Amino acid sequence: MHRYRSHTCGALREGDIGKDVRVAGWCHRIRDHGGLLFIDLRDHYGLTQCVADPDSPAFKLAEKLRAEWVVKIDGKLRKRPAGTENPELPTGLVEVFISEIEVLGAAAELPLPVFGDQEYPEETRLQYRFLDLRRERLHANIMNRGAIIDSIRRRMKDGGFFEFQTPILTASSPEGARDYLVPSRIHPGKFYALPQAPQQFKQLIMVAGFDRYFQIAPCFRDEDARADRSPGEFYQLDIEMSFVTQQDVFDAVEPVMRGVFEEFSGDKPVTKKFPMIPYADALRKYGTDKPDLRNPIEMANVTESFRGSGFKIFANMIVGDPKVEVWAIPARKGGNRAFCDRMNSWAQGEGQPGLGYIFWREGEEGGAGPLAKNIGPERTTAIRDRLKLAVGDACFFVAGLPKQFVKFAGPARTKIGEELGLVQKDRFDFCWIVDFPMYEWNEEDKKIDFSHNPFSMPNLPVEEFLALDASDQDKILGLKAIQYDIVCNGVELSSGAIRNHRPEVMKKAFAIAGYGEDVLEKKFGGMLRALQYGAPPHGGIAPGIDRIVMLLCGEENLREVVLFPMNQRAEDLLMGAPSEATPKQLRELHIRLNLPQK
RNA sequence: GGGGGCGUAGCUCAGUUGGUUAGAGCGCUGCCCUGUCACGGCAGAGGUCGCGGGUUCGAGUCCCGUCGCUCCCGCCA
Repeated sequence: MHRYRSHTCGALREGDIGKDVRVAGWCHRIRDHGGLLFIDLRDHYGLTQCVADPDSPAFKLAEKLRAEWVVKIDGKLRKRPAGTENPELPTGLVEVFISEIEVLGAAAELPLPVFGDQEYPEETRLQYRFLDLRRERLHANIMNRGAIIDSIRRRMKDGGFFEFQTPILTASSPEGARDYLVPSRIHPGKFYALPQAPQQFKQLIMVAGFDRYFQIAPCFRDEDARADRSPGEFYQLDIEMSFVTQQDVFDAVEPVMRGVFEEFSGDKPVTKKFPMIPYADALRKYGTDKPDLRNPIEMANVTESFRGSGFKIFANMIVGDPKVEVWAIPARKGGNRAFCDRMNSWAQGEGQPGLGYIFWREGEEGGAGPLAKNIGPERTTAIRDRLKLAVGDACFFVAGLPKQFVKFAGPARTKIGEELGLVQKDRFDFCWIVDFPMYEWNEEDKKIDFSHNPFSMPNLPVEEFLALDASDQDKILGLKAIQYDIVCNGVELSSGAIRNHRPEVMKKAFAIAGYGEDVLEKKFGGMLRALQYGAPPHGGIAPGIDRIVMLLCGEENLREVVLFPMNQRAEDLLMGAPSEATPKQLRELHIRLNLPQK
């Protein structure tokens, strides 16, 4: 017999009854009845009940066992007595009658019980991650993650993509997030940077003629964390393709995303054909460039209904500035004062002066609420008809400069949808967001900036783009880039673009943002040179692996789908990272510390 | 860098307008228990109430500061 086990804890069935078996694992739960003692033995594969009575020579030792001790148990497999079967367990018809126990690894008193599904503080969980990972839900999430990544790889390879590895120690990239730096021993005073993404490498792979690239790529960014943004490091499904249009990228990526989600979503429906929503439309309808389409609310511009109306606050704003607009947020089933008032106080809690509303109820089909009285039944009814609202519904209004109030209107739409139960939770609603602006106005520095990354191709014929005059600001700020996002249930899963592969367009693009050729050469010299020796048109995308897994596991925090995550302050509490370096290490790296006073 | 929430037993949490000896469940220790699967019963140990200062006759409770965790804003092309 094998030194440790003849069967795993998930393997034994009725067909094995009568066999002498050997199982090993963790004592999940022990029930000591004095004259009879049960041990639920757990391993990666499942749970098997082992039982001992005073006739067993192992009984005395069994009484000493505690939760999470690792033991090896020998015994005979037998059928459970009639009426004591456990239908919850696949192994629930049988049990091991213990003849011998060997303790392979005792456990100290647990800071975090494995049994049960109680919640524990993040700090404890991270410090004892190995215990936390034994727990059913986290264990399942991690296995699910692996299966999802396997499926993604298979689908990418089936799509004709090939997996490449790119350097981890590379050069600092001047745009974007803060880099993690690694000091060079051989070159005093110089540093490597960890890649924020293999962006330039994957483009170089296209220039090198490889055509269809992908990688489950680690990315490193020294920025502050969020629930859906790991500090330090995360993984992307990095993709790049040559000789493609935007539509080609969509056609390659959409089936992979849909396929993976359909495979792992359980019974939840997945969008059959991802709609394409222009960036500007997304802002107008949903107040965000990452809309949750499970929420059916679409906002509408109702400025004209308030122009010259009796509601002087809005009317005066509209007269005072031609850029002022009034947006309506329809709230089906929200037609009662209690709800409207609650939303109003919520808005005040968000730092808004309030949230104007109209609601329609039996006998007041012309609209109720102070706002309705001010603008009169005619305008009220026009709004109601325009938004296809009825008795029992309400409508909220935000006014001002859209650029400023979308940051409130978007969350208000979300809040209203959730409060009224309009959001259909059990589904995955995808969309493409397209036509992102190429540039934006930087109010602080009074200049034009890239609005996304500088590698995207402007969506304009090359000659026309090259002919742009810097003074033609309106045209420049209205320019779209061939840049796109995938959004699912309000989560931005990825961002991509058709790249700018023409050196002269690249130079022009940087010139518009106020960067001379010297800057371009210094920042992206390698890239620029590569484009000068025959670069194919190419483009790609990079869906976030961790976020995909998070959605598919039904989790709201990335730490639930990462084996060994860092905490919000980018510390690994289990391994103790980051840690101080020894004087010798620092000397070798030519580094002298200059720590902050305190 | 800024804002909100939290911090009480190993763990999860309760703790009334500030008032006697700070409680419960899980876990731990000991005893009882031969069909449990959240086994049950009895007894017990375990607390600088995050830390420092203040108000008060009296502070877990109120105030100020500080530290830690978490969520958010900034940031994340």
